[in-house]
Amino acid sequence: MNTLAEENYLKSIYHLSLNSTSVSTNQLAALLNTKASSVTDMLKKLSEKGLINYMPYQGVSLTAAGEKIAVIIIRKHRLWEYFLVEKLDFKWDEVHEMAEELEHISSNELIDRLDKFMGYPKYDPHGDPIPDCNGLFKIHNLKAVSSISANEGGVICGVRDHSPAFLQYLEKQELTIGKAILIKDIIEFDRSMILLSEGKQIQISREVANNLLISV
Amino acid sequence: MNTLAEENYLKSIYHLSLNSTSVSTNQLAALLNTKASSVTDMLKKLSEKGLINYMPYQGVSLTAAGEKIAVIIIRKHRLWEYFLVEKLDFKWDEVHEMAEELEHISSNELIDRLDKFMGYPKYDPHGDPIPDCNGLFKIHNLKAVSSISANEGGVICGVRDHSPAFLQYLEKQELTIGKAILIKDIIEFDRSMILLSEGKQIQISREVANNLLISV
DNA sequence: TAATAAATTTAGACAAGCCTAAATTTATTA
DNA sequence: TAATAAATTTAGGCTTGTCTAAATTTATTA
Repeated sequence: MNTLAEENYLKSIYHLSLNSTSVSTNQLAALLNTKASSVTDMLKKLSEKGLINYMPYQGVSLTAAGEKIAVIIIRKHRLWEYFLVEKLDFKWDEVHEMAEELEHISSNELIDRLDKFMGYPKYDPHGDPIPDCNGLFKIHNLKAVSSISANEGGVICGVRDHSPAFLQYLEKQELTIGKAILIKDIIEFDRSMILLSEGKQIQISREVANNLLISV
Repeated sequence: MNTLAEENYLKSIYHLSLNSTSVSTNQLAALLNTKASSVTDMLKKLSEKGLINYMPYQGVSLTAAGEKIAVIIIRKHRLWEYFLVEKLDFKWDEVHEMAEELEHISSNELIDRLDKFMGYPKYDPHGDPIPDCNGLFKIHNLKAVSSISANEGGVICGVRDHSPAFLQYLEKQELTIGKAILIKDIIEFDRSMILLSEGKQIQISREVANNLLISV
């Protein structure tokens, strides 16, 4: 099996790959809170193991084998988050750190049974899709609230920023997964938005609108 | 916090301390599948951290601080085993390795909520007592079946050997936790025993009787 | 109790994964 | 396109936890 550090690198490469075909050393260093030179060391190792495509100075991408491992880790992370929120009553802003540890528990049988125990959930508490036991999942096509126009609306289905601070703010504003919203108005000055949700008006900044995702 | 290796040493010292006041370097090396010299290195480290009492050549014991940590790890181990068996339908011989990983998940809040979720169980699937959130638990006074006489009996409440092979054997013989048994006869030749359990006669070897624990 | 055996510790190495500092490659800009 | 800046890699080192081999201490036994 792979070490904890290797798994975290694969996971990070996977996440960064969603925004660009190739991932740079510095991007990884920033995300993993480490130094570029440490990243280079690990990239060589992962490359030798056949888990990434790596050409010095040219960035990296996952091989099929590497992606498979990354997706399993993400499956574990999201299923544990679901468990913590739905079964142990944690709040959605409290579970990330615990899931970061739990995602490295090696047994796949364990995670498959956990999945069954919870009724095969499709989305985690932040709206992110949970890969099935074969690593398959649909990336549903969400839009940032900031990208839609006045008098349009949709249902909140995800967040771009997963930080506790942002999640706590949304919780307080009752802008949580599943809530329907409508854009009432967009303030020209700072492009902040007035939303209507469950009959209440809520004003959110451009920053918040950028990080709140809806299906339209 | 402590490293994974440190936690495993503390846990091992705790378990070995149940049979003798002082634990030797070689005992630890055997249990931890490592070399005596590696054990010595770690004992110095744990001693400096104030978690063990260590005098070179004289063996070790846990300090109050060390025991506290060890008991929390055992609490985690047993609660996760209970979860795996009661909620995820694993068999009692399948859960040890998974629990060995899960016991190192750091959050105490998580384990306390898991405890609550399961209704504060008192014993794990092998009959071992689960320490409460303060580390308290009763060591119930069990006897090996081999230590009792013909026409005496009791209820199966634990095992001394936790190996899958032994547990699978007991499962097949239906000699599981909670079953009442009575000693019908003891064969003088090899001191094997004829048990009566739920109307059925079962013959077990001395070896098995030594590792099967009952409350009388 | 002296000699031997067993247990334990010390010394010196090694791999993983990280670091800093220096060198190299690629990108940018005058 | 030459010079500079940014990104990346290389070189050499550190810590943790392990190892083997040698030295030391404790236990056993003749």
